[in-house]
Amino acid sequence: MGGTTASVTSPLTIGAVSKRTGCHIETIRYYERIGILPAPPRTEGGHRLYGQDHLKRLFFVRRSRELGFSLEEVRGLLSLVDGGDYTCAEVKTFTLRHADEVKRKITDLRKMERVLKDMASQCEGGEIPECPVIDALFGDTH
Amino acid sequence: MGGTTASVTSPLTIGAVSKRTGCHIETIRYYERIGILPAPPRTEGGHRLYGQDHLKRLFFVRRSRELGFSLEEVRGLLSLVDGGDYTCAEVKTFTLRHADEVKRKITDLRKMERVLKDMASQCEGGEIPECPVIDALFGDTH
DNA sequence: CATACAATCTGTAGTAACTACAGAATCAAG
DNA sequence: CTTGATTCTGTAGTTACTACAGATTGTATG
Repeated sequence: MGGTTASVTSPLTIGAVSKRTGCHIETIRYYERIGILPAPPRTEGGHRLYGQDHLKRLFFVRRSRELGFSLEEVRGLLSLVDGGDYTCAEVKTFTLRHADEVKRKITDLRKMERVLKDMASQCEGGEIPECPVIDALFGDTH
Repeated sequence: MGGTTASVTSPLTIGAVSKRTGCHIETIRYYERIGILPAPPRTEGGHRLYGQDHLKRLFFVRRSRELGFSLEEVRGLLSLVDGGDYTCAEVKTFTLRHADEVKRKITDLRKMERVLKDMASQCEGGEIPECPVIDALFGDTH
């Protein structure tokens, strides 16, 4: 990407990173402590300074958590990114299993989305619909 | 109260419910304690006996948690089902906001699905792709 | 330069959502 | 009635944060 002007994106303080990612400052430090986020360089006085890569990684972790993946699953995904020494077969197995799980999530979220929208639109009429939400979502065999 | 209800399916023990829903027995009892799952009838000796409604509700809770919703959010959804005394406007606001969140989740999960599948298929060739997974998923501004 | 005041530091403790026992009681089969 | 599997209550541990406390650093201003 062609970076115009001399601004090579100056490093960010933990507070700035917190604001941009939506992660609490304490959470960012927590992720560093447990090895999810690499330790960034520091100022003379010991304050952390983050780059774009940290920012992206944090975005990814936060969103993955919001999508219902455990930190261990996130660790797994990140280790693919970090190029852990896996065989191709291992990578394939992992990614496919994960993709399958993701697909199931999408399916159920779609159901949920439709039911919620239906409820909202039925509400237009002025009365609370007698909504069998649970049935609509998960009444059938799973 | 009153006469015997013609219940088609016989009641389930907590162990059976656990197996069918994938929830640990302890989690089921925990949900009862915090008011997510209503207390079921008991045997003479005090063992819990569950019906189909409990089963569905548990399925819903478990899946919602896996999809990244907090117990408080689940509580909110359930209170719609339970017919809490909300105005129609409140229901509409809640469901629409939630539907929006769900939509965003679907979007990001689709991205994730595609990247994972790409990785798996690239792996077919025999070498681990140098995957910019994070970039593909969340490299852009959010 | 001094100084005030916000931001960050480390470390510990609390919360949310489970999860894992321990020891006693109950249930189901033989 | 005995025996072994389940379930019971209650407490303690785990995961993934989240919230201080008290000291230190960064920075804007006189």
